[in-house]
Order: sequence, then structure tokens, then C-alpha cells
Amino acid sequence: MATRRPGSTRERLLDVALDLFAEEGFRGTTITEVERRAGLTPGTGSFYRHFASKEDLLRAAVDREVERGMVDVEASRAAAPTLDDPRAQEAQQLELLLQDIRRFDRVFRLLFTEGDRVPELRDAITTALKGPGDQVTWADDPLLVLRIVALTGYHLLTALPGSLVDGVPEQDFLRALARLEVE
Amino acid sequence: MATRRPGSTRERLLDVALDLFAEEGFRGTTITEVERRAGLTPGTGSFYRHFASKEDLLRAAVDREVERGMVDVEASRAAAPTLDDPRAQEAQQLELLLQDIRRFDRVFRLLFTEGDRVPELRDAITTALKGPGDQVTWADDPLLVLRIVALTGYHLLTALPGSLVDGVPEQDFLRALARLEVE
DNA sequence: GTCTATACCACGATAGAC
DNA sequence: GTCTATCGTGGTATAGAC
Repeated sequence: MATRRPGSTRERLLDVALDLFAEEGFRGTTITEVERRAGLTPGTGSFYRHFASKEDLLRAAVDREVERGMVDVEASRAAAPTLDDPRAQEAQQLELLLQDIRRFDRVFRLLFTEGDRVPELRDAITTALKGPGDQVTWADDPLLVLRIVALTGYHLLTALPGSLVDGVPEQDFLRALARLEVE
Repeated sequence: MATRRPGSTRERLLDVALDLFAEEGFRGTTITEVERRAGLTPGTGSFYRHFASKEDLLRAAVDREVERGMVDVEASRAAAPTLDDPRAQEAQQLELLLQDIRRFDRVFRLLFTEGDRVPELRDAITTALKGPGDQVTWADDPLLVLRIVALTGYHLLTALPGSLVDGVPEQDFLRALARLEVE
């Protein structure tokens, strides 16, 4: 071992793998770099004592992240105070939704870049992300769908310096979204 | 030459490069595949008679695409009929904006995936995309910014089967966007 | 301007000592 | 469970004949 870091080696491998896959893409991520960041000697195949292949690592990392993310989303809902004012309630809902989107940022990026290459990945994520019971549909609530779509666009554009939403305070954007109405 | 295709070899190389880079990413794209699709014998270095390196190809492909895109955007504006009804005008504006976003789809994806790796790429695209005179800002027109952000989200989510906007007809979405008002 | 051939290296993966 | 050493593959790039 080189730098001792918290968690089992397997867990550390999953941690760094998700970061790397999301930032560099599947092909852009090298096992050597994964080993390095996990505190193993880079270039040695120590990695393969924990996972069968690079693809195996990708699947395991995404699986764990989706599960964790869903737990977090549920927890944030449970922890949110119940508000009387329907306006405040709506504002809170938007804030939570943006939180959710951000929570799934890495898995989301992976979905865009590697979704076609690993179809089961796409299926696993999309079915997980919309959850079992509380499906939002365009037919039921177009305004809500529109808001989520806008939040997604906001989140993605925020990652691009120099884009439209550069310097738009989050609170302002959320407030504008909350005040939208279909005329 | 294998399959004779229109345009000079250099142009064909740029064509296929943009597709491949956008779909497979920079590292996921191989010179061999570029050669194959351009009608050259794969695996031979014929490519290098036209470009100095793979990075050179990326820059050239993006440069050409941004220039072409801007021409197309201007042309679509010039070709659009002038409408009297302000409602119809707004609807038309949204349709044109969605067209623009789609026009830049490949360059947009590249911006997301390779923006950090090639910073000048990001700068070139972002400055080009907002154009010189007609900058839209949050302070000036928040509703318009919000609409563009929503269109961007819609465009990106459309690429993901099983997502929220799956099966939402474009016309419905545009109409809803057009009828939005800040209460 | 395209091909043949090849140098060179990075990467995924395995075998085996400790 | 980590290291040393190594194999095989495939990818960027170059030299040179045609």
C-alpha cells in the first residue's frame, strides 16, 4: 500500500473510478490512473484482484452510485420541513429537485457519454432515476416537467463557463422558475 | 482510394471526424476509423498527409463547424418570414432557437466532453455561439434566458430514451414554452 | 496523394513470488 | 492482497516506394 486512505481498497477503487469515468469517459480512464488514485502502485495489475475487468468496474461504480443517490434523495425528502405556505412549498420543491439533479451529476454525465456503448447502463439508470411510484408525466403536469427540464438545462449549462447562465444566481433562477405560469 | 466520395479528402476527413469525436469522444476516436470512413485504407497513415496530428484534426473540425453553423443560423433568420402577430412571432422565435441548438449539437457535445481538455476549444465555441451584437442576458430578459435554458434541457434530454421528455411532442413543448409568463 | 511497412508506446490483463 | 514482470493488442505517428 502507498498512501493509506479510508475504506477498503475495493471501496476506494469505486470512489475514484466514478470520478474518473465521469470526467474522462470510459476509454479516457486508465486502470493505471485508477490504481494510482486508490493508493495502489500504478501500472501493476493490483486492480484485478478486486474487479474482473474495466467494464466490471464501470458497472459496479454506477450501481453503487445509483443506490446511494436514491437513498440520499429519499433522505432529503424526509428531512425537509413541511411548509404551510403553498408558495414556499413550491420553492422548496424546486430547490430539492436541483439538489437531486446535482446529486446524480456524475452518473448523468456517464449516461450521456457512455449510454449508447453500455445499453444496460442506460436502462439501469433511467429506470432507477424515475423511481417506482411518483412518476411525473407531461400529460399530468406539464408545468412541472417544464421546470425539471429547465433545471436540467441550468445544471448542465452551469458547468460551461461563458454560457448563458454564467453569473445567474441560483436563487434568482429558482425564484423565476417558481413564478412561472402557463397563461 | 477505396470508395470515392464527394469533396476533397481533407473535407471528408473533417466530416467524419466531427461525427466520430462527438459520438465517441476524443480518445474514443481512432485515426484508423477516421481513415476507414473517409474512404482511405484503414491503418495506413494516409491521414497524416492532411493533418499534423489527431489534436490538429479536432481543432480544424470544430473551427469549420462553428463557422458553418453561424452561417446557417444567420441564413435561417434571414429566411424566416416577418410575422405581424406577436404570438406567432414568439412561437417562431422559439422554433428557430431550437433549430440553432440542434444545429450545434455535435459541437455542443464536444464542448461538454472535451471542453476541459482543450480550453481554447471551449473559448472558441462559447464566444462564437453567443455572437457579437445580440447578446441575451439574464438582467435584460430573464424569461428569454429561461426559455433558452429549457430548450437546451429539452434537446439534451431528448437524446436519452426513457427520460422525462420521452414522447413529448416538440410542438407541445414549444407551445407550452411560448405561453409561459412570469406571474 | 495513397499505399506498405514499421517503430514505438500505452494500456488491459495474467502469472507467480511474497 | 500487493508487488514484479511480462504478454498481447491496438493506437499514433513516420519513412519511403509508387
